[in-house]
Amino acid sequence: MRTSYLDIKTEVMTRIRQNVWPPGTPIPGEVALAEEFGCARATVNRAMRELVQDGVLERKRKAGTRVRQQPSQTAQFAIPLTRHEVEARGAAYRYVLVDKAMVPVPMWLRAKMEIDKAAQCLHLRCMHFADGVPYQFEDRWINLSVVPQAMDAEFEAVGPNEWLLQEVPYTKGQVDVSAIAATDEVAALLELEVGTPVFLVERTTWLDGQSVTFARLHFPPSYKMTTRF
Amino acid sequence: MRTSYLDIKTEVMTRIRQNVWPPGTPIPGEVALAEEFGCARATVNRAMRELVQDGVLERKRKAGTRVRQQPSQTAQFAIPLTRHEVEARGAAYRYVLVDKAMVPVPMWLRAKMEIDKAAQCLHLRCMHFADGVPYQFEDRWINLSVVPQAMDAEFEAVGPNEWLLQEVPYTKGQVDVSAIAATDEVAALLELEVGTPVFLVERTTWLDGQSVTFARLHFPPSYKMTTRF
DNA sequence: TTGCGGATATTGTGCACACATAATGGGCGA
DNA sequence: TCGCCCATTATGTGTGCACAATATCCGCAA
Repeated sequence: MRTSYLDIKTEVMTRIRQNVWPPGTPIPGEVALAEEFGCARATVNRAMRELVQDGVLERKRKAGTRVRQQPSQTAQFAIPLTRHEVEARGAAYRYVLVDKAMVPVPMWLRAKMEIDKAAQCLHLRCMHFADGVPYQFEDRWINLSVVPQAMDAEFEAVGPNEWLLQEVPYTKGQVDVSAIAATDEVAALLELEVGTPVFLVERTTWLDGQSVTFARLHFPPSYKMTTRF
Repeated sequence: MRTSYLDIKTEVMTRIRQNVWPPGTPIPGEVALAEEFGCARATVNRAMRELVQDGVLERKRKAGTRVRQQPSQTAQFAIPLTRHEVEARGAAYRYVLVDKAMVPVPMWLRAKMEIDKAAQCLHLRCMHFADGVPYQFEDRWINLSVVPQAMDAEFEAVGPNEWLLQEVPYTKGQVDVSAIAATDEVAALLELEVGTPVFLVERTTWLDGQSVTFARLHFPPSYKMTTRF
């Protein structure tokens, strides 16, 4: 069989792991590797490109390729639609709109979403249940100047998360996860004691420099966000 | 200029976003697209491969290429070395080994690490400080049958996380993040009230089917794990 | 010594071609 | 009618080539 880009990837990984090429080492150029492995440069190139993507190597034109100093420890978490997440557990999903209001944008949100005073936001509070047990409390603001059609949406049957995914594209965003103590409101909705730890996911999404929506997703302490690598 | 694979990626993304190709749609084959864009099939292929990697498309041999039903929402979080994380904030980093003991493996850990009763583990408890303020409490077990050299390590100056990264490769792992209430021990070490929310990162790493280490990283509630996408 | 600029090495990308691989769907036989 | 087999067709991958882009390095001049 001819040499595959996969063979090259594994061989390079092996050399790195066995400290033949310690972190920071410049590794041979594509031409040299192609010769060593007896394959075309394009094949080496593909292996190298993927290893960069995997966070193992760094490349610069002319400067060459090096082993990254600290193998970038990253974990890619899936952020599924709440409904799918619940249904995947074999639980019955229920969605309830708790509150919907058009409100002036509060101060702290203006900073987060980088919008001005005049902008109007739709403020939604929703609950997601799994087999009748509170699963997630969603506290969401939608920027009406970017998504005017949200004004006409009911959000009675379909949650804003699902609705937005279908309706509005986004170009970039930010996700923060943290642990907070349940406030009165959160505790009541999630049926917890006030002060109980709550897992909080905060997400802001943008479309071409304008913020589309900001959401706070609160989960009871049984919740775990998991990923394998 | 000739058509770049990037041009193709953006054009495909545009068509998907403008609902020319709604989710689930089979999109034209590589040959057809190459003809449309006036470029080689290899160029289309690269664009397609990257779009699969981006979670936008699904491909199967013979079956063709389709737009994914729900654009897989994922967020890639960096899990840096604690020391770097602290130093990146411009804070002074301090590490303290609280406790080190060779212990028989507790029941619950045997399940998590999938090791048997006979195996010995090194149990470490460590604190990481940022400018003298508790930043992270690290509760770690190291499988001595996989990493026997850990027995001789001091862990007085260098934390186990940093030590392991340099010493032992791993092939796969799992990360769970959640919110829990501070136990007596955790509260004392992080200088919090008992019951305060704590952000918990649990990580297990494996080397060729054997568990290397299991760690519980506890952060005070001010901590946020952040990522942009 | 310092600063500038161009030669040069290295990666980045595109193309045309060939063959491999897999799964679908239709034809054919029992 | 049902089930098996294989042709067809789409993607997967490798090769050899060409040219582009860019950072580095070295030499030369001020």
